[in-house]
Amino acid sequence: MPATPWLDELEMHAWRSLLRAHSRLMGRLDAELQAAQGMSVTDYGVLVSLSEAEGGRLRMSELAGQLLLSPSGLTRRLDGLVSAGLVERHRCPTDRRGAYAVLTPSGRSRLQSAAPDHVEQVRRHFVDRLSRRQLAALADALDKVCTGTDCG
Amino acid sequence: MPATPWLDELEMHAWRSLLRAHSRLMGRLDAELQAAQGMSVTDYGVLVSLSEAEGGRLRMSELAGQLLLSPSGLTRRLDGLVSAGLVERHRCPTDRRGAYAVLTPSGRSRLQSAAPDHVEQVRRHFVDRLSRRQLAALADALDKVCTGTDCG
DNA sequence: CCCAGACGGTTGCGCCCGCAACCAATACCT
DNA sequence: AGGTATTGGTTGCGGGCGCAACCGTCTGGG
Repeated sequence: MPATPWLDELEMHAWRSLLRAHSRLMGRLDAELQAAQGMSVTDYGVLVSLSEAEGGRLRMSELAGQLLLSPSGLTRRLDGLVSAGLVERHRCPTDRRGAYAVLTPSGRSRLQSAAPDHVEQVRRHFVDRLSRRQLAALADALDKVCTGTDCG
Repeated sequence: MPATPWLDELEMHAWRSLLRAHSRLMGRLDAELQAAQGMSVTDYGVLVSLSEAEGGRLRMSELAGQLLLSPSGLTRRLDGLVSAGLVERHRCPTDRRGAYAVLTPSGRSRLQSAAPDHVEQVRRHFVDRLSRRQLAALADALDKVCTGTDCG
């Protein structure tokens, strides 16, 4: 260990701001979406990923990857959505191990009713507080943080 | 609801990058600090906050605030650190409801042994991937996200 | 002085999530 | 073809965390 230098003021500030911003944002978004729509942000994310996919269906592993969720986490999450009738599981015909998560019509309409609320919340707490330039800088910096190890 | 416009490419990118970066960072830091020091990032945070405080001691509520943790979350977390001998609870003499979390000598040395690892990990995964200018821009943008509601 | 209300911290409970182990099915290798 | 390794997904388990309810203590109004 070649004596890694301590973090200076700026570095520490950036790091702590990231932690704090994430914590606040997620807390608020979760609470508000729960209040307005009775849905968690993660559940919302599942519906969004499916709705963006070809045919409203995605393999479990693919979906887990997009949602930054472990396989087991996704399994449980889908259980809830399935029992709520928003998503169905379909066995993959060409590989009988695999399963598709499929958005139901009910799930799609549920998403359409929740989306405006969520978008408004993201705008209010995040997007609208920053200039276009800042958004671009933020995205650029945060992407750099991910590249190089395994991100896609 | 005055028809909030959908997020465009840039806005969506920034938002998703934030979620992804945080997820990756926390995952890696937690795993690496656990492997190297057998300590969670949250526990590390407790020790840091205490070590930075006057006399190595802080009121529970103050500590919870700094760590972005609920009161109950902090209570449990402290239980672990207390039983590991790294922190002690002291009743506040002037207000017998209150309690101080106090860093023990053992806790301080534990922190000193863990700090280089943690700092190195934060450097490797975050700080060293960004220029000074990017760090400043990041901190500035993320702080704007927090101001206005209740942040300090 | 006493009681209602606020406050600091802890406990009961339930949710979410990741890891390791597991099962079924497929791919590879000879 | 046959046995082994690998893959896709699910389950057992445990940890972390927040919310609501609670307890002891302090405070303010009558």
